[in-house]
Amino acid sequence: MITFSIIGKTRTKDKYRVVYSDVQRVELEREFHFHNKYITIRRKAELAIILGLSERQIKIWFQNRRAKERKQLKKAAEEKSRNLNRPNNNHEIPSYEGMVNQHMMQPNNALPAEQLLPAPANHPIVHPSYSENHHISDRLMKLEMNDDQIG
DNA sequence: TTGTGTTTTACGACCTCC
DNA sequence: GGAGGTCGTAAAACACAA
Repeated sequence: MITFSIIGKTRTKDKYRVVYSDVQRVELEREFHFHNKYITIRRKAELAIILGLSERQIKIWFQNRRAKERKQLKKAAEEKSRNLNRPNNNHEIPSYEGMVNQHMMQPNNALPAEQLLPAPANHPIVHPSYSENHHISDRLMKLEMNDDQIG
């Protein structure tokens, strides 16, 4: 295996960083928005199994996701203060990303139905079509099917 | 096609909490 | 002392204008 080092770090060249699949990303986003921005040890272990990632990857994803949110909030606050200083600008225009996020978070909008994992049953805005109880094995089966489709 | 800016994984340093 | 937090950053992946 080819390796290289950068200032004391050694990583494998063929895996400097992996790109997570849409299913993995959507499920992580769902967890972040619907449950908690701070994942529990138990849920981290579950997600790791469900998504085929390591617990470390889940942990780091949540760290990065919180960092992203802080960055977005900071940017939004800066823009808002800029707008306040501008005369005759009282209308808030929703950002494109905000609209996309809103769309994505609608239970049936994120991905085609066959790629979707079930939303948590206790989620307050869960769509009726998600009310069935799915088992982890079902999720794993769907993920495996998806992997087969990908490659 | 390519140059450039942005986003996404992954890590190290450092800090806090139990 | 270990686990997990933020912060800053590297580098791959991606988006997109020119």
